[in-house]
Amino acid sequence: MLTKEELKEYCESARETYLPHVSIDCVVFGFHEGLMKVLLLKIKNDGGWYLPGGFVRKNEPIELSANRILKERTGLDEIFLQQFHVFGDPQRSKEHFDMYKDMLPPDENWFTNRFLTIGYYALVDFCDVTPAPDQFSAVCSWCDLTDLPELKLDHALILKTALDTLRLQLNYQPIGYNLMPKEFTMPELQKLYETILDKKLDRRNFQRRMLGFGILTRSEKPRKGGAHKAPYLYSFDLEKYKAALTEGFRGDW
Amino acid sequence: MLTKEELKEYCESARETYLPHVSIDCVVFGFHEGLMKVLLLKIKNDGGWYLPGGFVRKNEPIELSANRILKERTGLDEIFLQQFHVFGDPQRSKEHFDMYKDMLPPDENWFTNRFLTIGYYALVDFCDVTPAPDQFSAVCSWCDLTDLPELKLDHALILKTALDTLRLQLNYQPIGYNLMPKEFTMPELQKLYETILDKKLDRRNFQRRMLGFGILTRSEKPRKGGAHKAPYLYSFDLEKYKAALTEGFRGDW
DNA sequence: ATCAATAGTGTATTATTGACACAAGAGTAA
DNA sequence: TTACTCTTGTGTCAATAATACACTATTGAT
Repeated sequence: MLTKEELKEYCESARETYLPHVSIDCVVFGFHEGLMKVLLLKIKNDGGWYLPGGFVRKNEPIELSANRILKERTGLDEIFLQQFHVFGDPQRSKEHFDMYKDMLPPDENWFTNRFLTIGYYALVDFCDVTPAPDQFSAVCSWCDLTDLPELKLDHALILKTALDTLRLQLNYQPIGYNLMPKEFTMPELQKLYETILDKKLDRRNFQRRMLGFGILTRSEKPRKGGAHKAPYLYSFDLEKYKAALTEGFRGDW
Repeated sequence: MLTKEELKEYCESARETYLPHVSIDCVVFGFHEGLMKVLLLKIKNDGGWYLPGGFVRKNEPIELSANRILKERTGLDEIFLQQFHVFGDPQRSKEHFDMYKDMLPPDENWFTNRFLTIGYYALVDFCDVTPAPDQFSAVCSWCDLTDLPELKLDHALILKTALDTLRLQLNYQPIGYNLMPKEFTMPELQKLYETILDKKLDRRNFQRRMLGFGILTRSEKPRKGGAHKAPYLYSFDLEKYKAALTEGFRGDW
């Protein structure tokens, strides 16, 4: 929650800079140590958790807005970002509405406006990210998908919708390039799928199917150093991966 | 294209009624005599073709906006409507920009604003629709998907994106309830799929697969009257159809 | 009665999926 | 050094689903 001074200053600059009534919220998925992670912000003072979000500059393509917002939060450029839904319930920001309505008159008060929010989700390599709070946040950090704090506004809905979309996408598109390090083992990739889907998969069938997609390259050398049998390292064949992204796996019918 | 008086009047009421910077465009698919149809509007004077669209009232959920807009154009209520993408290029309305910019000063001129447009697509029973032009249109009519006029703004892109989405959806959801009359024959349904996909399908395999989905009920009586062997009539089992919509056909992985 | 057009139905072949078991490598502890 | 444990790599068989394909039945038109 902002102080009155912060609010006033922010509202003035926001009105000049951004399109009114439109926001962007990002669901940033990462994967680390076998757990699915989501990037969340904790706002100063009010203590609530939110998805990272922001606004669209008056003359900025919305894809760039989403990228800009995420770059500020993660340090990452050229993230895999996918628009998935617009949330347009007039009451969706009611909490903010009530929180700020007495601090500034309505026509100066950015936060008592109605906002449609465009949901984007991103898949990123956990290790590449340096979570950075924005000016209103005390904390920006990864949270386990299985152990989420309560989210403010409709952000729980946005997160759930993103996850559903991701799971659906698993059925007709390759996934993993953006979530895995450059090189990885088949069991590690399988773990990613199992985590997203929240279910166990058969090792052998997973490998057969995944290799069948023809988007993986097996490196000469297996991974060294770990205990147990050394697994092979794989990497995505970026050209074929992108082709698969465009065409999809199941050209059914 | 509007006259100056029309423009002025419209802009004043629009500013009071609607959220600025946000519009909705609808791609309404119908199916008739073996052809895929799309509902288009031809604007008075400028002669350009557009998708039916409109704006979001200041306190209206966007799903209702889309429904309202379509009801005005088609007479239909409770249409199957699906949000599929937001188009947010700042230059996407440049044609309108240029067309109207000299007629009113920018701060009064609704149409020189930037608009993000939310794309919805609808599937409707061709026969239920009574195309009705809006106040700016000379014509509202069905056009063959295979023989479209040139569309203004980015409406060709919006249409193509809708079609791609529809084709993708065919792979994991039932389709047809909203496009077919209550009762239909298997060859008619097949024709719908062939038209959407723009490819021939095998009669026997189509039927087996479609029946396998378990969402069709075969009526006792075959269709009478036509030449040739009388085909059976089918209808969708609405309950199972809706369940399939929610769960999807391929719970893969 | 024959023909032309369309609808209904089944089967054999092939490809894909799912279930399952054993062998190989690498560290660990005796 | 050897046996043990853990994990990875790989193959096969059975069930299921997808494909290709051909004949019979019904109806109106001649």
